[in-house]
Amino acid sequence: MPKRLSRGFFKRSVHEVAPELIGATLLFNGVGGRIVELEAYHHTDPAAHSYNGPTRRNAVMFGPPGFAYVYRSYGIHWCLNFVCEPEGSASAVLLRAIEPTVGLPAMRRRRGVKADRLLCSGPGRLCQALSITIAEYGLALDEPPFELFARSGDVEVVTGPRIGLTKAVDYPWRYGLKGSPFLSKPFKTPI
DNA sequence: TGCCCGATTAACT
DNA sequence: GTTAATCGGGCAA
Repeated sequence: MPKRLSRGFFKRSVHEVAPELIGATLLFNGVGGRIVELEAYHHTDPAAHSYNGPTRRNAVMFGPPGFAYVYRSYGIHWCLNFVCEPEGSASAVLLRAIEPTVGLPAMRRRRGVKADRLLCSGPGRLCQALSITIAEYGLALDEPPFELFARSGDVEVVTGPRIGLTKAVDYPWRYGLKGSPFLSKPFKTPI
């Protein structure tokens, strides 16, 4: 039986939490799968929403770790983050892709795509597949409707530059499961 | 108040 | 390869 993750799991640096979450299982209302891609954001990071201090949108990032930060991206999509570190440090990991394993019919219906590879391969797609919106803003990650389970076996984690940024583009703060076909984009392979 | 731009996606040429 | 969809934050005036 996999170990359930409590909110204390997030009371550490994003760079400790992110690699440990690769291969973990996320369920929302019993639908979801295995986390294969994440990005880290930190309050000293010019690309982070928390960089310029608290606003109504990012307020939960300045609170205790282990809660959901949801925001609207490009006016269209929802994106889900897990708040990390001791309270007030305003850092979080962005869920970028999961491998869908539980509740595939519901995810296919919500996404309306033919290929299962496209169900959750991207931050906006993932939220559409799990039906996560601003209504989930600030919810605890260790209480229903969220469920988080630690990974069972060993995994190979790869890192690289984050996607879609114009600031701090060279920070290698993107974490992924090596070789997963469910990544939003492939990681650059070493020469 | 007005304007620009973004942690994106899908549908184009 | 390019572009439209669409809205909240940040900053200038």
